[in-house]
Amino acid sequence: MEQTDAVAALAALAQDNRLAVYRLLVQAGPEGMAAGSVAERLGLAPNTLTFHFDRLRAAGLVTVRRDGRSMIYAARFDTMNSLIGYLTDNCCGGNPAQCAPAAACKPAIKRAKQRTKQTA
Amino acid sequence: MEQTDAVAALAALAQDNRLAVYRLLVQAGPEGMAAGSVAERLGLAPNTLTFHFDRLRAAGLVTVRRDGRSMIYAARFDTMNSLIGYLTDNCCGGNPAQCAPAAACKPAIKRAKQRTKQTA
DNA sequence: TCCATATTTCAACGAATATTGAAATGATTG
DNA sequence: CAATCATTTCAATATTCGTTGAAATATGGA
Repeated sequence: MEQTDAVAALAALAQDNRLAVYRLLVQAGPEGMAAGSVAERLGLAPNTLTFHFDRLRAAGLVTVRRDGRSMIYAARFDTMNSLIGYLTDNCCGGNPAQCAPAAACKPAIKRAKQRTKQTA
Repeated sequence: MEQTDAVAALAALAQDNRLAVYRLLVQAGPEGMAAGSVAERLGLAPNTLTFHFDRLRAAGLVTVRRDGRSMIYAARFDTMNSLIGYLTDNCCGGNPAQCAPAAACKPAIKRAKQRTKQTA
C-alpha cells in the first residue's frame, strides 16, 4: 500500500457516520448488507449514506453488488490488512525483538487466497 | 476505545504530512525523535510541524518530552493497538472460524504490561 | 546579560468536507 | 405500461482544515 492510498483509507474512516457504517459492515462479514438496512440501522438519510458509501468505496474499503433493487455493500478485509501493515511498517526500525508485525481480520470464507504479507 | 477517540485518531492520521510524521516515529521506536529532526527529514516548516504534532498528541498517538531545547516526540503504540482493535472489533459477527483478532506493533521495551485485549 | 538555537503561538487565507433538500435513475410488481 | 421502491445525482451552505508569515517563548552557552 502506498501513502496516497493509506491517507485515502484513513480519511474515509475518519468520520463518525462512515466509521459506524464500516464497522457495521465488518461485523456483517463477507456477505455484506443492503444500503437500506444500513440506513435504517444507523438512522441516516439515504442520500447522505450514498455519499459516505462512495467515499468508502473510492478508498477501497468496501465493495458493492446489486441484488434486485438493493445495493449490497461489504467490507474489504484485504484493504484493512494492508492499511494496518502500512501503519506499522518497519516498526521500531524493524527490530524483531521490539516489534511484532500486525495482522487484522481475515474472513477466510468466500475469499480463498489472501496473502498475510503486506510489504507496503 | 470509543467511537470518538477512534475518529480522532483516524482523522489525525488521515493527512499526508501527519501520516509521514507518525510513521517516522513508529520506525524510530519508543526513544522518539526531536521535532527538528522530523522537520528536517520531511522538509516541513517548524510551525506547520507543531500544528501536526499537536493534532497527533490530542489524538493520543504521540507523547512529548523536553530534552534541553529539543522536544522529543514518540509514537504511542498502545493507542495504535486500541485503534486496530476497534476497527476489527466483532469482525464477521465474532465468528472465530471466519476472523482472527488483530494485534499491532508492540515495543515491549520501556513499556512493560500491555494487554492484547481491546473490547472497545 | 547577550546571543543563538529550538519550538511554539497567533492571525489570516484558500481549499476541502458533511449535510440538506429536491429531483432523477434503475429495478420490480401488477 | 404504470406504479412503487431503493438508491443515486445535483446544487447550495456552513464548517473545518492545512499552510504561511511574523512574532513570542524557552533553553543553553559565551
